[in-house]
Amino acid sequence: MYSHAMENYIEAIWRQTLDGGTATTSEVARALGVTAASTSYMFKKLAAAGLVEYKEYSGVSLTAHGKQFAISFIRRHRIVERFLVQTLGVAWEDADDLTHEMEQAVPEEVLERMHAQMGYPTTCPHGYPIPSKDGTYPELNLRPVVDLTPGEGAPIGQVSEHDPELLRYFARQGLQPGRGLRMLEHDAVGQTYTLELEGRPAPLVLAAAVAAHVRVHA
Amino acid sequence: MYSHAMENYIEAIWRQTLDGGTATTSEVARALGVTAASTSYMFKKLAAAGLVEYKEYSGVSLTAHGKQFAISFIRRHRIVERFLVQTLGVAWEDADDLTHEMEQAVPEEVLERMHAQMGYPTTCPHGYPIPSKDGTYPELNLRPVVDLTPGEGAPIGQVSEHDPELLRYFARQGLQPGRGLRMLEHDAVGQTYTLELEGRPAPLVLAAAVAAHVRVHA
DNA sequence: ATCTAAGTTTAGACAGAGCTAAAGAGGAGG
DNA sequence: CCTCCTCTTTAGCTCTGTCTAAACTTAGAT
Repeated sequence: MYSHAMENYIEAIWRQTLDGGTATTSEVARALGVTAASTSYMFKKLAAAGLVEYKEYSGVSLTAHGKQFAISFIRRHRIVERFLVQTLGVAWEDADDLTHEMEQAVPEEVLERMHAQMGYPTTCPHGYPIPSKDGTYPELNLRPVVDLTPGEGAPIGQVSEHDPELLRYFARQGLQPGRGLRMLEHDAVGQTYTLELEGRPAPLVLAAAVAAHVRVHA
Repeated sequence: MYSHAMENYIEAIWRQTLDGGTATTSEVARALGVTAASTSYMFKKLAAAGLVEYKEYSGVSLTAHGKQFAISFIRRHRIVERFLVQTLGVAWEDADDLTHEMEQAVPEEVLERMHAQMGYPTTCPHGYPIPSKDGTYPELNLRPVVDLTPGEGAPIGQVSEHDPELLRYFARQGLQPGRGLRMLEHDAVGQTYTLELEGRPAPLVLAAAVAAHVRVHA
């Protein structure tokens, strides 16, 4: 029905329009490592297939149909990713890339068995929700860690998943979903947050730009 | 380096030349569900890549190089197949097809982790050997079940893997690698073998044509 | 020894997805 | 209001892997 190439574009568009806007040709091209010309060509194909709304020179947004399609392989991605980490012991920070290599090929039956084998987890290893089979995308009740007031604590809910460098750093610090966290202080001038992290002897000082990639349960 | 299409052709050729001959255009075409013309075109490409010896109108055989290449994804196939059955509980008779759908995409690292997670098994679920990483294809010491003399017993070693119908039948009868087997009698005229099968109350009567797909440990 | 049928190869076309180069839109700064 | 730079699109090409139709081999049957 739809080609692998189309899947990749839809996934990239989905990622880029999470916060509601449109995805531009050049952004998507960069994300996929192709030229803007190729992306423009594909935008037309996707529009013809009814997966995106396309207005020349101003980018694309997913139609309801396109969103369903995207969610179906976000689900696939996150189940496989979790399986690689949880069952096969793949390193947290490498999981996204490895998953991306193999995900399109995993048959539905195998996917469901992976999910079942893990006891139907509801999030990927980085804390992002696994959509349900019927296409529902569960909204998690999370808030930025930087919103914690000093003294306030909460378990880590989610960390940004696409930068292996950053993930490696988080892993080294023990900053992973599920761990308890407490805000100690916020240095507005120095742009750092000092946090108490479960299982870690000394407090953790996080640059504001890095802390922005961490969310805690509300 | 080599495309997925080329992999598929090499795999089909490998299967068809196990017993030493050459693979013909039409056999390979049928196995892959493409036309003879496409296969002929691909034979030339494979020959140019040094993977096969190609003589027009008389088929192809794998070069040493081609054999190495084939073995590398026979390994891949069998590890994934075993993983699907053993760890994910996929039905024995469906494993070959499902594996074929996803195998090309499984990254080396994931493959090795699957293998490790199962404790480095040496055969696929149908009893075929898993080649080692260095490209060695272990020859198992097996013989056709039909060579057993009456009264003689041996554990099942391997059953033909490519016919889901037949596999379903074997599974229903409990005829799977590892099970103990004893030859009771051979009816040459009726073309049947009567076997005692471990875990099965009554003896099993197997048509000669079917028994030909079963091998036991020597 | 020849004919014919089956199997094989060639020729030519097409679809998918990418590229480069060139042309066209749009917006920021003069 | 115009200009220029950046971004986007179009045009035209390439490479894979497939197809159909036609031509050619090979070998078995007469």
